[in-house]
Amino acid sequence: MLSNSSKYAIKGVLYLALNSDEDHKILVRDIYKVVHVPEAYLAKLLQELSRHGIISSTRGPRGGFYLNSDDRRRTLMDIVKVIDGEKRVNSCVMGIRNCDMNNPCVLHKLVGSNKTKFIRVLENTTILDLIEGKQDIEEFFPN
Amino acid sequence: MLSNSSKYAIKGVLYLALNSDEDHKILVRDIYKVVHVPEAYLAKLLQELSRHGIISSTRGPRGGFYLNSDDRRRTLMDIVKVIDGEKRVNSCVMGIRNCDMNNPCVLHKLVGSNKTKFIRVLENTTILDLIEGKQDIEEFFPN
DNA sequence: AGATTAAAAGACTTTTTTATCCTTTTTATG
DNA sequence: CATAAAAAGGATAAAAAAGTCTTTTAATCT
Repeated sequence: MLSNSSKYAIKGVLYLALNSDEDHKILVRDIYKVVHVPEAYLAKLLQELSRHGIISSTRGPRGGFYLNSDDRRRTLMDIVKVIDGEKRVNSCVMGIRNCDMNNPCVLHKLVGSNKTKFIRVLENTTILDLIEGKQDIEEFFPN
Repeated sequence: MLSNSSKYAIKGVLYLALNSDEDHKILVRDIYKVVHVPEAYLAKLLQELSRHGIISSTRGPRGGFYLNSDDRRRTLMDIVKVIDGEKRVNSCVMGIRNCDMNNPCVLHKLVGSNKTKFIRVLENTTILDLIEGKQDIEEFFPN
């Protein structure tokens, strides 16, 4: 449903939401330990997000990754779509072709409504929503 | 959340539920096309389930896979646990160690209740529940 | 301008998942 | 008892996902 990569990416973005802005950019080197994601891999994921305009970055000295105010209004689904692709998220619980709400398989009826709700959460929750009232990264990533 | 293998296995078991009993056993050869799963792979999965006592099988002429009445009372979770292992299903949405209902990360609060419901469906739905009132495999696996 | 710093890009490796093939064992039945 | 049918098991291959490394490009600061 959600790949590890997507989870990693979300963690990274949440870190940026809590710690960065236009004139306080963040190096991958300073994130990866906190969110428990391999450095080079996290770099790749953030680059991918940046390339798709979900987060921001600049190169060179004093550069790094950061979120501007538009970035903060991105939803979790925006991230997931870039990392996992649209197909994966929308695919039938049972992986059945041509199975959707109109032509549902039996499992779909059982599990489908949960999945739909899950997707709706991803679509309706922005980064900003998530960090509201939080200032400690530990609240997101205990242990 | 659910591997392809688990989905395959569930499909196979549903086919058995609709078409087999103690004295009408089924060959993998006769299932795989209907449920759109590679023959040898489906065989492997059903063998695994049989080995764990989730479904039944006998070798030799007139042998094959089948469900007895106990098998029919198995839940979807029984299948998933054998194929994916317990860990995968119960792992935190965010893959965070030591994150659970008692010590939840922020994503957990958002998405966690959906996931919990999903797990509860898997745990509470038996094969028998699923096929109730159905007699056509196409209703499960359209297309 | 030159050196340095940091992301961007891409090639490469490893691991996991999915899938296939071939041999062995079991069992029903003629 | 021989034979054929079927699952069981083991070994291997292919594909996808996860992870690493190296080079290139861009920004900044002497």
